[in-house]
Amino acid sequence: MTTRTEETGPSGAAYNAFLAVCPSRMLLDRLANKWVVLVLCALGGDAEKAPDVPAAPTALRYSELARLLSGVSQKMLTQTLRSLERDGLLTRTVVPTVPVTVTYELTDLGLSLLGVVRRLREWAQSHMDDVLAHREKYDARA
Amino acid sequence: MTTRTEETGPSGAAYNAFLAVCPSRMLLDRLANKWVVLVLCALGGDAEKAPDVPAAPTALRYSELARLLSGVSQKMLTQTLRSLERDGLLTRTVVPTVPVTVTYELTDLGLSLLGVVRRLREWAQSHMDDVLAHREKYDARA
DNA sequence: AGTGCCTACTTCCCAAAGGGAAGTATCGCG
DNA sequence: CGCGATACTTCCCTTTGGGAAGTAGGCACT
Repeated sequence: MTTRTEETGPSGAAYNAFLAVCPSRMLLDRLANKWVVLVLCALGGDAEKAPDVPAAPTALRYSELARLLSGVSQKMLTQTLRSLERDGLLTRTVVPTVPVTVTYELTDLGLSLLGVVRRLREWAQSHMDDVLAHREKYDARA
Repeated sequence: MTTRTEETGPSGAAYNAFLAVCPSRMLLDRLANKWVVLVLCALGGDAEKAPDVPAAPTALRYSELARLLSGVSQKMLTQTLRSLERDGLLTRTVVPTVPVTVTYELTDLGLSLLGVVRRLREWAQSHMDDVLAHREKYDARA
């Protein structure tokens, strides 16, 4: 039974990520990504903060992002930032300083997604011990 | 297997997914994945439901999952289910029916993650139009 | 004038992951 | 004894991701 009353048109809420052909499936594939989550969290101010200080969104330079997201290659960082800019989740601003600097900042759309991905990262961190315990049991049994 | 060090602190919030070496980084990489999100949502009852019916978690068979997640290969489905089982997010139950059937069901841990990834899928679907609009503007400019 | 340095990319190359299709194992039935 | 059904598993090839090196462009120093 097909639950869509209308095709995946631009105005309806008929998008369904379970369908391979739906645009939201491709969007989900983009967003459900390690670097996307970390870039958004970094621009959300989640990195390098004191435990008691609530995270506040902040603009960051390319080099700052590269430093915060340890292990990211320049290629992937650029690629991730470009796709997020294209999708309207962040803005890219070139500042004509001495050596040119570029800053990235979340848009309102990006901020609304931040609320979601932030929880994903927090979940991973707060449930890490549970997961590790399960893995040990699983690996011991097998 | 032996990596439960005190440096990351099993009880504290010392895990930090921004660090490449932190276990939670690897966990985030696993969870921030198209198929993980869709499997969890499917087992959460989000697929093929009428719009007014609230989603309720449900056990699903392998073949049911394969049908709901259109486009998934058997290989990736099996791989995703195995890793989620290993991490304690779902249970795998072999039912010795005529041809053997296997059912998958979310654990409490999986249910707590469902609350997060469900919002990710919902975000992708509900903001699809915004994203598409931004893409058109971006592509027209470039 | 030229050399070097800084930031922010871009390109090249290779290894790893993902996808498609076909093969395997097990069981009961006719 | 072969058939069909379910749930994988394996093989092979394409795509993606990562590491390292190269590019652009402007200023500063000698």
